[in-house]
Amino acid sequence: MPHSRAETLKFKTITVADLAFPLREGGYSKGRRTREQILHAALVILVSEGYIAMTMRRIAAACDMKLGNLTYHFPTREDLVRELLEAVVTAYEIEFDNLAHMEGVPPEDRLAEICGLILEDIRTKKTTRIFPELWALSNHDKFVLDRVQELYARARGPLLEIIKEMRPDLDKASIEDLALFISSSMEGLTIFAGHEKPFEPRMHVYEKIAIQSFVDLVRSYTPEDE
Amino acid sequence: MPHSRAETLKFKTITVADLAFPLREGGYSKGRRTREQILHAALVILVSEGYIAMTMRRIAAACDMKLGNLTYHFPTREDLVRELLEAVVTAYEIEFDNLAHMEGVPPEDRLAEICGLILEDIRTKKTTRIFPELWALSNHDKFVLDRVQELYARARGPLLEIIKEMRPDLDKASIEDLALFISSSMEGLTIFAGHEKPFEPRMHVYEKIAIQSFVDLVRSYTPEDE
Amino acid sequence: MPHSRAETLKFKTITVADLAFPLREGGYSKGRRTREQILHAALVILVSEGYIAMTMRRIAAACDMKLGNLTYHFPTREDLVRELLEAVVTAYEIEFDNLAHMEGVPPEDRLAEICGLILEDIRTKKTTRIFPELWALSNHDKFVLDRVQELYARARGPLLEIIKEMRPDLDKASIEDLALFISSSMEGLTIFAGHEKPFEPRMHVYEKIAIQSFVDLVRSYTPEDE
Amino acid sequence: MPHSRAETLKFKTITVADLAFPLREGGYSKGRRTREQILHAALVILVSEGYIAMTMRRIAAACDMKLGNLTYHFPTREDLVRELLEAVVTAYEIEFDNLAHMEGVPPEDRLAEICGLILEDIRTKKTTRIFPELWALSNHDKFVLDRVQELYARARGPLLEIIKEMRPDLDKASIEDLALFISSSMEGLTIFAGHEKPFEPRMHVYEKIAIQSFVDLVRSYTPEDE
DNA sequence: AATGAATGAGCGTTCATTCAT
DNA sequence: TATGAATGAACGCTCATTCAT
Repeated sequence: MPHSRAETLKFKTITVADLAFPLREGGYSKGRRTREQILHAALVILVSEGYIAMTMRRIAAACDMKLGNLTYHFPTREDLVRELLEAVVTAYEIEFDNLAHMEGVPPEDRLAEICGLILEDIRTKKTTRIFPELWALSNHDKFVLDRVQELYARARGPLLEIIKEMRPDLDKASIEDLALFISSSMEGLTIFAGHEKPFEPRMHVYEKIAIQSFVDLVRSYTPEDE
Repeated sequence: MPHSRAETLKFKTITVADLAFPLREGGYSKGRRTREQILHAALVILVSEGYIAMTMRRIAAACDMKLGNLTYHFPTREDLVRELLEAVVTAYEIEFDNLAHMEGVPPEDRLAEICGLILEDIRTKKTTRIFPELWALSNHDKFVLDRVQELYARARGPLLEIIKEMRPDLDKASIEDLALFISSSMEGLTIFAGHEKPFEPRMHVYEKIAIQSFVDLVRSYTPEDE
Repeated sequence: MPHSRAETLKFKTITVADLAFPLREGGYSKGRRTREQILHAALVILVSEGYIAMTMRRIAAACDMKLGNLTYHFPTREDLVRELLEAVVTAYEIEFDNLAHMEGVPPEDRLAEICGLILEDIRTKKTTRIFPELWALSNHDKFVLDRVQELYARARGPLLEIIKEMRPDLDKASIEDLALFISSSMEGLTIFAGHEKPFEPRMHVYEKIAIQSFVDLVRSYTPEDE
Repeated sequence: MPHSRAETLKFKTITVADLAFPLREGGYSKGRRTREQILHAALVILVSEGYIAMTMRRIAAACDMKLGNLTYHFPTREDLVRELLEAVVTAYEIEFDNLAHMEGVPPEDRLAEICGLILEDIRTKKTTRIFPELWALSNHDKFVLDRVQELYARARGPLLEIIKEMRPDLDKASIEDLALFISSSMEGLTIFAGHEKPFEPRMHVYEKIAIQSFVDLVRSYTPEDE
């Protein structure tokens, strides 16, 4: 029964404009709306101006709100950052979980489909801008590191299934090695062919290359004895 | 006569502890040594604590120097950052240019060798820490973007030659596509298998996977009509 | 008819855990209980952390109550502080009024008894902590100054009687001078031998010294012509 | 050789307008003058408006100086407060050490003289205002407590000598008990007869009472067996 | 009677920068 | 070259207070 966790998750969260919020009981109160507005404003600043520019004052100003009120909803900056990270990452998780539920389609095609969707996402402004910030942050913040790696683990889920289907002979470790390599290989394209990056116009070529390369790799991979 | 630019570069710079400085005429004055000391201290902070922590004050303190003196050598923070970036990037360029001057070795072996060296570098603390910062910065700073992409272009130099040797039938654009994909694919591993990253212990496996995958890719690639 | 004011006072207030509240007609409503809870929480913070730490937020938190509700009961901080001061001071007044109603006991013994009780009180945490705050506040707040001096005036009441009994020859001003000196002399011990002060262990000695000294003083005092 | 420590101290400090500063080698630099100006302004605010009002911004404003410059000289508020406390307390210590070097004067007269000087000081605005703040602070700040008690210990020095001279038969502990009682007895007058306190006009009477009382006490005191 | 939401002022602190010495 | 001194802007945060619900 795959994806059950994902579906559970979906039913427990609400996604609003690129952010996923835990769906608490009780009506859609004013406070909740304000919190979401704040997190959304923070996200917009993060994407458009970067993490350094994402100050409490700037977020408050973007919400047309006084600083004091912002700290009423998020007592410390860390609270806000953590909650934003959670909402951003959860939104990606939901997005990934929605991928590739294609029954009766050959695994190669599903692999191609999934890679296409991921590379499409990488080319969006939001993804191109946010992930490098997360990578940089995760170098000095264990919380961010863990949460981001958890996201990627989730994103590798569909890949694992496809690879297992293509190569039932492989042991679990090798399947995971392949999935990680494939996933990481695509992530690398963020820097070169992401939004407004110099090689963005050739992303369609890299997509072809990637898919061909990944299919061949999975088909032909023979792990060495360790 | 390949590498001539690199060799020119080498003769025009001096590399000191991970940084490359333009070798100006005139003696090794005290001022120059101080500047290098400052940039080195900045680099250490950048690596160990991140870009945000790399403030003028902290750099000055690390140099056991007063803030006023630091601003004498680097009037603005931007001067310092730009010069640091230049020195860091140039040092990487020199490093890359020193790669793969193996005459009489089959191109597949040279490709394997070069990938091995790059992935080894990715696993170093310095590279794992610096590049995500550069990627994040380059999203909001054209200067950084250009300089980093220039670095990568240089790093792709040896790949281009090898691919051309393996596939003389391919047009230039396709060769460049392949080189970029291969290079970017390895960069992606920074986040997963770089220094102190969760999959660092399996880097040797990804290295094998990468090399096998890249060789196959170059061997078999057929560009589509665009 | 001495003490009449005090006894009147006693019947008009209710003392709850170190605080005295005016006993208004009408039932013991919820609102009244809440106000007392608030003042008590404020007192606890005042004693344990000092006046500066006694913020509205902290008091509300100590009452497990929201800030909004606290300001419902005490619209401004000054209201709360004044009322707390009143309750604290009145409780002391009631305590003092209960002192020394010893009929048929020699005045010297009553003086000794009263000084013993006062110095015992000075050694309590509450008194050691509160009074220096009141003294500091009274330097810049006339209301506090007046209320505290009123308290001390009341506390001198029993002393005045005893001194008058011991020295019926003295004029009123001299009796008051002596009472004030004796009272103030004991107050000074707060700083040296109060709760957790360095000379607290020797308070019993100072008590002996004080009593001996005060008895001798009252016995022998001859006012100068002014 | 009594007072040697005091005299050493005097030669190592410089007293400027109620504050004593350690006399560092080197000229009277601008920075030193600025620091003294800051501490002096802080003292004035402390005296006139109280500890709570003594904020960094207000001090800076009183110096006609920008906040940033204040934090250049005193990086944290605690630095400033500690240094102010030190300067204030040291100035009092120097003042006390200058007391009562009367050779060939009967000890009773010296006791009277010393008490007169102390009570005179207590009536000054500065002393009346500062000490209650210190007492309140010392309830929650060990550093302040220790420093203030150290000051009082120094202030008791002359008393100890006089008492010893008057009562060579007493053991050291009893002498110290008497000195502490006498000192604390006078401190208590701060609240009643200090600057602008309601009984300030009668301070001269309390002085007479105090002296008579203290002389009698020292003359007649017989410690109990403990 | 109590809570939620928001404001405005102020807090101590950090920052890059300027400039006189 | 280097330090000392000062500025102005911004930072995250706390505070008492107000007011609608």
